[in-house]
Amino acid sequence: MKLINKDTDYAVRALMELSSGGDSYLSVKSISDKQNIPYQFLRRVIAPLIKKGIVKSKEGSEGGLKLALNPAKIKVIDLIKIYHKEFKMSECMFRGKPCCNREGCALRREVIRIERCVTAEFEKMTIKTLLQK
Amino acid sequence: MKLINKDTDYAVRALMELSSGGDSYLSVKSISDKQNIPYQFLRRVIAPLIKKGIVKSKEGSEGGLKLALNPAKIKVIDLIKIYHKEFKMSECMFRGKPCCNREGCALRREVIRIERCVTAEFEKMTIKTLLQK
DNA sequence: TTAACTGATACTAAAATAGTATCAGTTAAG
DNA sequence: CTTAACTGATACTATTTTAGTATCAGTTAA
Ligand code: FES
Ligand code: FES
Repeated sequence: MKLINKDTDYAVRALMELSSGGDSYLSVKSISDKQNIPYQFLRRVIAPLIKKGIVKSKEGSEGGLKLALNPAKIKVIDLIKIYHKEFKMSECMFRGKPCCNREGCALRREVIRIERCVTAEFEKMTIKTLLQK
Repeated sequence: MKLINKDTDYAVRALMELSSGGDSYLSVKSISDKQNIPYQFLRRVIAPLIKKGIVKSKEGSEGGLKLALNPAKIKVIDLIKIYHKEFKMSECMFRGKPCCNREGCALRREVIRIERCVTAEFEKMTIKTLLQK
């Protein structure tokens, strides 16, 4: 019943690191060293953040990354959505097909309710709120 | 971010079926037919329920299953724990080893908080409450 | 005796997860 | 104008989890 996978974990940690980096560019290498994250893995994790406009990158020597958004604008829910293809808990998908029991499934109704609560929590959670604690 | 896997799904549906079966024994075959659950899969799912004393079985012809407990005593949280080896969301285990970042991880603290809430919900949820809705 | 059952495993296939490797292009500095 | 330090983009592998199947043995009622 894992809510967070390594991709999300590493992304959050990298973004927290970038938040403390001010306006200068930090290389992926330096982040991976500081946070003990496998370098190639971290590069792959960061790629979608650049595409989505959460992180800005500068190529070449002396290049690197910096935040494109204020840490208060970077929601954990958005990160989770990036790294879990099937995000919703209540879709009840198995092998790409929806569970045959969906209409009228009592368990599903309850899972939907719980999901709304969990989603709301991750919606409130940002890189900024994580840094504050 | 799936909370419920097929094992738990099938177990809940089978237990709901058994609840409506009164005091007579229902065969796994009849449950699998009614609920559209693969027969062999269902047998494997039910095995631990028998061992844990949630379901009573009778061998031989005319044998089958019936509930060993009142539906109000069968908590969904217990079922989830049976079928997810690593139940806790916040343990942050990867490949059997705990995440190296656990002490002081801001994200983990928050996941622990959310987990408590989700667990409490599944604690309240029983076969009886599911049947009522 | 036999058909309808459960008990217990062992097996397979597909997907998700975690991690690695490689080749290409860009840029700043010497 | 070359080279070292970077990012961009994929393609690959290994492990674990999830879903589902197959099989053999034992039990019981008719
Ligand atoms: S809809 Fe799939 S378990 Fe209920
Ligand atoms: S402890 Fe593993 S992500 Fe925080």
